Order: sequence, then C-alpha cells, then structure tokens
Amino acid sequence: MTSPVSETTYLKSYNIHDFDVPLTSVDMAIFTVHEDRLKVLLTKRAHHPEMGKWALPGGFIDQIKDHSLSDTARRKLKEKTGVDTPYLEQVETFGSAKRDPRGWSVTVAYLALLPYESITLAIGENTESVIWVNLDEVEQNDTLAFDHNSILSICHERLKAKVQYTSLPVNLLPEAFTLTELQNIFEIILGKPTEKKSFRRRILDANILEETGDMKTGSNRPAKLYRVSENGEKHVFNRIIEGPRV
Amino acid sequence: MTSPVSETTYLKSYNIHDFDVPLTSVDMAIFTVHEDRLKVLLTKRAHHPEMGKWALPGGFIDQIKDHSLSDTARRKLKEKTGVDTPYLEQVETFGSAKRDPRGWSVTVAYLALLPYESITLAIGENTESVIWVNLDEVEQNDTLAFDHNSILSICHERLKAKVQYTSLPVNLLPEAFTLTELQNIFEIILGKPTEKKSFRRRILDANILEETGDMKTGSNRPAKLYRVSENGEKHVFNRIIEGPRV
DNA sequence: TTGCCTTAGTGTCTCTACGGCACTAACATT
DNA sequence: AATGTTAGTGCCGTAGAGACACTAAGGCAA
Repeated sequence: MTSPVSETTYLKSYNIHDFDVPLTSVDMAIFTVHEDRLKVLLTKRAHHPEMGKWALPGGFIDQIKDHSLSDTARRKLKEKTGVDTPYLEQVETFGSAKRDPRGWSVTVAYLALLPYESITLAIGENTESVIWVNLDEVEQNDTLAFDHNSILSICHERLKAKVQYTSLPVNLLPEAFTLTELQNIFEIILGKPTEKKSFRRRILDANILEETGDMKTGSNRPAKLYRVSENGEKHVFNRIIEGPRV
Repeated sequence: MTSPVSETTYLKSYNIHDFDVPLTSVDMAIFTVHEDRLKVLLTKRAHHPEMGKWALPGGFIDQIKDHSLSDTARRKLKEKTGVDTPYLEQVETFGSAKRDPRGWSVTVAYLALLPYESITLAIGENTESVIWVNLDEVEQNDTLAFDHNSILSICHERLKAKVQYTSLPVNLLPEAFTLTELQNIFEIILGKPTEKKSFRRRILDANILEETGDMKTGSNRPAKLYRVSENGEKHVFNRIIEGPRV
C-alpha cells in the first residue's frame, strides 16, 4: 500500500468490509472494415490466467499516465494500432464475482472504429500476438478469454444499433470517400442491402458531409469525394418523435 | 490484503506500477415524477470528504452481497427507496484522477425510474438525509458533491434521449394508467407539448400496451386504463432507417 | 331533466419523405 | 464507335406524421 491512510479512511467511511476490492480495467472492441469484412482486433494473452487465449486488448488504469478513463482506452489503442485519434465510445461496464477466476472484477468496455489504412499493428510487440479477425468467425468460435465474447457481442450490438441512426461508419473510412464506399460500409455492418437513392438522399439531407472537390477516378464514371463536415461531428442524422428529421 | 497472492500476480502480469489502485463505486440517478415535476433522489453525505453536501445515492461494491454490478445498484436503491424491481439502466462510467479529492477513482452511474407511489423513502435512516428534489432546481444550483452535477446531467440527457424513441416513461407510472397520463409524463420529460392524436397513434400502433379492461373514472368522461404488455418490455417503439417502424 | 363544462377519444385532410425503379451521365476498355 | 460498368438523378405511389375540428361520455349546477 503506497497510501494506506487515505485508503483506510475511504473504506471505513463507506463500511467496506475489507481491503479485497475489485480491480478495474479497460477492454476495447476495436473494429475496422477490410476487404468487405467487419474485423475486430485481438491480442494473445501473455500471462495467466487464460494465458495463450485470444482476448480483447485492454489493461489497467495507469494513475500516472492517465488523467481520465478514456485516456486509458486511448493509450491501449495507441499501443496496439499506432492510431491516436480514433473514434472512441464507452459502451458498458461489466462487473461481477465470476467474470475473472481471481474474484470480483470490473471492466469498462470501449468501442473504437478505425480506417484500415491508418493502422500499424503491434507497435513494438511480437506481431503475431496482435491480429485482425473477421468478426463473424470470432463470434462463431466463442473461445475468447474471460467474458470477452459477451463483451464483444454487446459492442457489436451497439455498433449495429447506432448505424441505424448515425453516420458513425464514416470513421471506418479514410478522410475522403465516395458515397458508394460509405453505403458499402453501412451494408456490411447491417448485413443487408440498402436502396441507393434513399441512402444518398438521407445522408446528403443530413448535411453532415461536404464535397472535397476532388473525384475518385480509376474505372468507369468518376465519383465525387466527400469528407465529414463541421456539423457532422455529432454523427446523428435522424430523429424520430415529432419535428423534422435533423 | 485478504488475498495477496492472487492480487500480486494480477498486478505483476499487467505491469501495474504499484498497489494504489482506484476504487470503483456505483452512483444512482433515481428519477420519479410527482405533481407534474421531474424529481431526483438526493442523500446528504454523512462522512468526509464533502460531508454535509447533497449527493447522488451510491456506494461501493459489496463482494459478499453483490454478484454483479447491477446488484450493487439494486441494493443501494432498495436501501433508499424500499423498491426492489425498478427500471434500472447503466448509463456511463466516470473515472479520473480529479473527480474525488482523494485521488483516482471510478464510478459507474445508473439511472432508475420509479413510480412515485411505490416509494418508501429512507428505510431505516434519518429521513431528512434522503429527499426528492425538483431536477431543474438541482441543475440550476450546481452544488452537489464531487462531480455529481455532471453525472446527473448526463443521466438526464440519456433520459431525454431515450424518451424520443422508447416507451421508457411507463416506468414512472403505476401499473395501470391512462394514455393522457402517459402523454403528460412524456411532455414533462421532453419539456414541450405533444400532439394528442399523433401520440396515441404511435404508442398504440407500437403494440406495447394492452387494455386492462377497467376505466379510470372520477371527473368527466372515463378513460381506458392500460398496462405494459409482454412485448412492451423492450421499450422500443420506433425505428429509423428503412423498413416499417416497429 | 336539461344544459354546460371538461376530459377522452376519433375522422380526416394535407404534406412530407421514403422506397422503388427506371432512367441518364461519364468514364474505361476494346 | 460500341459496349460495359459504375455514378448519380427523376419521378411516382404511398405510408404515416402533424394539425385540428369533431364526437363521446361523464360530472355538476340549477
């Protein structure tokens, strides 16, 4: 104990029955899309328990380095992918007596979205211990460490839910992209086709994109390139009850 | 330390730099509606730090009594209100070096909705230390302990957001209620009037309510009483992108 | 009993915006 | 120049939202 006094006071005043307090960690579901597949980042556990098993990347709060919880998440993400300005969202916190064999534990799950091109895997690590895996395969195999399969499942649910009413998938694409590329990402995540005209109307009416001015050439008719505009930061492009759609 | 071995291993394997680990607590934003006002439950802090200040009810995980995090929330809620089957939803987890003067700390915020009639305040406690306060007054005064004002604010945001697309406010009413009563609750939370016909059409088309068969009599024309039906549990009564509304 | 007030609940019109689908536009390739 | 492919548009039918006037059913006072 480096600071027994403050902790003792802390515990006494709240009637905690002893010092065996659950540790709090952060786990990350980092998604990207590559070759028309939704992928998630996994790391191989180097220590007990569950050594050798694949797991969501994560770790403990560093009280020196991290000022807030999201700093912990960002730090872990940077360690694994080299990216330091991801789309990052806290999803849910899981705490129970049984999720870790060592006893009561708590973990805060974060979801991150990255463009595949922006990533440099496993900075300063054994590269084989950090990999992208197709999400559907991970979900079918159900062999991740601890309760990471159910955490991942809930993060996936959240992603699918938010795609219904936000422009969140833009974070899976590079800065400039075509509407067809964006629509593809939506379809990959939702797992079903979307009407082209409706999609374009909604996303353009939402006023969250702006033209870069450039075109994507290559094969066939060139396509306009778009980027996320100022007011696109909020990601929301649809409301429901009353009032015009936003 | 009751289990030094496991904890040492735990910490070592993750390179935690020492034993001064943040403690994790649970805080609750408990809402109800009474006399056409949205209210939140506050407790007066009996110990340092911030002794005497009003705060959201909360506390630490009890590793014996609680099997999961939501058990902690439910236990706290039961202690303060006597209710043990609330609508309970985890909102967000706040962790930082500064939110508590004693150092790094983490708290998981929960939102609960209760019918006013179901509540017996402050079971076995000094009744003056647990009170209902009008939410707008709390938000204006901005004098809660720790970062509880911002936690409360985020819980309020979540409530308003979900009311846009769910039937969540039914949890603020007794089991049987009229559509007008339900509409009133929506209007109180959203802070603006709603078209009667539209409201009724949406909520009835959503198929989440069923008639009890009874009528609410009293003054003027009697109104049909409704309750939440089986499929109403999910609370969702509207979708957005593509496909018919659910 | 009648008439009036209040609240519950409905009929119906208009208009927006979605899905659907056929169409045109602009390139590459041969 | 013809063909193929992808980008992007025009337009129609229709569902469902808002708006608001209307009817329904009680209490209460005279």
